Amino acid sequence: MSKYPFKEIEAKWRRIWEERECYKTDLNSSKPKLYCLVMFSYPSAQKLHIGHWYNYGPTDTWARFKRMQGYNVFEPMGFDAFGLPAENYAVQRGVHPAITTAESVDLIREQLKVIGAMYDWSRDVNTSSPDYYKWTQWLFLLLYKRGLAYQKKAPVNWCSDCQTVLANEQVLANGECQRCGTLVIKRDLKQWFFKITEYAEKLLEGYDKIDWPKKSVAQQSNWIGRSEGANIHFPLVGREGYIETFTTRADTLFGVTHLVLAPEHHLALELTSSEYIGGVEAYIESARQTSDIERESISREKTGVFTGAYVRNPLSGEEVPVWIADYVLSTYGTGAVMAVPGHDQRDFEFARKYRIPVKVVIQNPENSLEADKMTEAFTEYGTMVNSGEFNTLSSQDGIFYAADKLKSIGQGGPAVTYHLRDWLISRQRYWGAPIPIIHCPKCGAAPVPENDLPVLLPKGDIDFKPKGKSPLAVVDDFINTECPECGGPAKRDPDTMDTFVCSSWYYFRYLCAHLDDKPFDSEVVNRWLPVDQYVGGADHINGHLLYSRFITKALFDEGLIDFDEPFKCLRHQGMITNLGAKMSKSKGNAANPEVFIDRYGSDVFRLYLMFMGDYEIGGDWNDEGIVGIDRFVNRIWRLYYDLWPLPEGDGIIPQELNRTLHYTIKSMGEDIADFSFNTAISRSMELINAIYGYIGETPKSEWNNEFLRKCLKTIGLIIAPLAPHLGEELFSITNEAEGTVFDQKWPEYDAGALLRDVVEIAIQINGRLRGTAEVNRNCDDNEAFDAALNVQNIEKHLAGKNIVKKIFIKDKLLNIVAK
RNA sequence: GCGAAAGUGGCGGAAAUGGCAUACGCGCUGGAUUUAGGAUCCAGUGUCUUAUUGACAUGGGGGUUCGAAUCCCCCCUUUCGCACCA
Repeated sequence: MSKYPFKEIEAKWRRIWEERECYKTDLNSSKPKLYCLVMFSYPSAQKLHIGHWYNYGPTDTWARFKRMQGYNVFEPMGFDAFGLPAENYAVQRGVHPAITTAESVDLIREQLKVIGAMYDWSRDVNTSSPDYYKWTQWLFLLLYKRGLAYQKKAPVNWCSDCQTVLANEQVLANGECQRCGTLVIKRDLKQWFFKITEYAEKLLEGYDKIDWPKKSVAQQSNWIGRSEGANIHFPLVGREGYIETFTTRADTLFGVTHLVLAPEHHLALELTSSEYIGGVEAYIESARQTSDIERESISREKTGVFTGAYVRNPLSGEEVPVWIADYVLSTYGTGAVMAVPGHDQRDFEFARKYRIPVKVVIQNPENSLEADKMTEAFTEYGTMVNSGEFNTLSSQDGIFYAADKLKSIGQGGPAVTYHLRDWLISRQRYWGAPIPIIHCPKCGAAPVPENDLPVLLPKGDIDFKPKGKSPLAVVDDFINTECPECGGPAKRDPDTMDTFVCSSWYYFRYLCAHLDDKPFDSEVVNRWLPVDQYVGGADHINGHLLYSRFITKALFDEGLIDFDEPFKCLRHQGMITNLGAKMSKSKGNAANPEVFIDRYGSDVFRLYLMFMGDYEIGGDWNDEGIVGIDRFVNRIWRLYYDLWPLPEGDGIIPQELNRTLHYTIKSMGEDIADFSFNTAISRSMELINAIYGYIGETPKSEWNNEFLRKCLKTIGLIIAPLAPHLGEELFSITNEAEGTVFDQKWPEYDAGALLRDVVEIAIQINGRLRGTAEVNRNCDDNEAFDAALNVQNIEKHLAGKNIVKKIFIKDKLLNIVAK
């Protein structure tokens, strides 16, 4: 009895793959290209966890399968080495992040190799290396040049524990910091932004060109949040100027009874009359102190203050008061809303609380509304009333006509607004790519000339711990420099870039990892991009995946590339939980891959992850099931160990086993291509079971050795993408040919072999299964009916009944309807 | 609150287009082999039943159909997004 010696065999093949450079991709090969990408790893923690394995192992299986189908597959890997996770880890250990990151990268590279994936290590990238971040800075300058990078003072998410600003995506739904759980507050800082909002429309249009999960597209397009409506100007009473509002319901304009500004609105203080100034100032200050999550909590009662100012309704001419309330967001639309309490629930609540009148201007056709008796706003469409020339129009028409009218009188007009905000990229942190901008007292912000890149992150003895401002601000050698325009003394921007900037273009760099005079070669990336298959977590939809699309579109508009979507086809791996809960180091419930790899090997671990269930759903980790995969691998191994080499000699081809063989080739190919790894493995188990069945029940002297030899050779090929080390070993046992199994062709199946001469069909009476019958393939309904009558149970069920009709599905079923 | 997806044995899960529900694996039961344990092999394993029989079973209830896990309606549960976006 021989156990599969996975330790020696797996180590042996990894060594050979490396020695023979099996996975070094020739980017100029004439074979069809296939770029298979997984989201690269953060070297923040020291160890790969099950989530990494689950992302990387099965994707590699898919890539290997594609290689066997004749594609020139490029499967790179690298390290997203800058950023908060890496820096926090360094802070925690009290060691310089450059050191901890280098250590982690080396460690993780070794662990990644254990997966046995086809990573082309000759092209890995590390975003924290100057060779890389030089080009991240170049990218910043490109956006700056195109007017897509700008600086503004803005209220930002501030974590008082991490002492840094956070992007919206780094704030959890409950208002806590993603990293440390501290409640995030608002603070005004001068920050760099990328103008992603300028690409909102193009980002929405691009979905036509890409094959992404429907859900992800929906989620991302909701995040972009296109909203059609109108901008409406309300002239100020008693002074120059107007307040601009955005609304989707211009049809309700005659129902406006007040205006509400966000506390951060630029006119908030300016237009407040002196008798109200104290209250308004206090209100604005308290709004500033309130966290976003509290402000945006829907259950919170609305508050606000009157400013003493009035504006005039551009259509009705009515004067209405201007209020300030923190339920209005400064970052959406124009930061001011026209309040229509009769037809907007939020305005209704606000009006009732502060005794502001409610007006009905949209009549409910089913149930006539009276302002005094309303208990909630009527927000549906209806017929316009009390609206001057617009009376009797439907809401839908009114929205259009009112906007049109406003445009013609120069008081606004149709407008589109997006939920998407500009991308805040400044970080008051050390471990990131320095922003290549020099601030000169005379010339203002000046870009660092491209020749001077990279702006190196100073090393040496730097206090990189977070202190509320950028650690670089106090590094004299770094911060003090000359203005590139006037030559006078100037200071560098002390902030570093959000790591999402680094990761927004890494898939370009893989293709030109060693190029030192430009970030990438247009000819090469035009040939290799977009990525054919991208696999990574669904949690990146509104972050990394959106940013990457934006950056790609900006590079396209610059004329550097001829495609404007980076990822043609996208899949998300599901999540592996433990006892139903998300695995995390802090909870201490993370299953450790190493234990299982040590005990069963890399292939078994990978197979088990794939076998657990639907790849895109994931599942709950269970230690027990893995033994089944271990048995399976050993059953394969024993088959070779016991049978090979098979003596000469052939005979009758066992039809049923031959059918199973071809069916297995067919369905495994389809399943792997479709990421249905669990069923692919099931099919391979069925084949192994069938072979054991054949050799068990056929006397050895009658074995068709030629056929068995073919079976064993085929198994080596079809198991190879799923269990690469094992596949390689089996191939080397049964084939004299040199070289790797992954340069072999995926076997063809014989469609003729799939057909049985005699098929078993289901016999139903009135839709219920009452038996089965064997008939010749392709037989007609009469023949099937005759066969059915010979089945005892059928006869019994038909006794005393008249046959009304027969439904016959060829080679599948006969349903006899009888009364 | 809004939106989306999903509910199948003791467990993980299979079942293009509606057409033999529970493939494959775990676990469990029995047997073979073994000094024993382990490993391996064989058989069985949805529920009830009068047990080689028959009935009932895909979250619950209705419906369409010769036929429904699959399609339609209502309800329940779970998960995931979004959440004062004007």
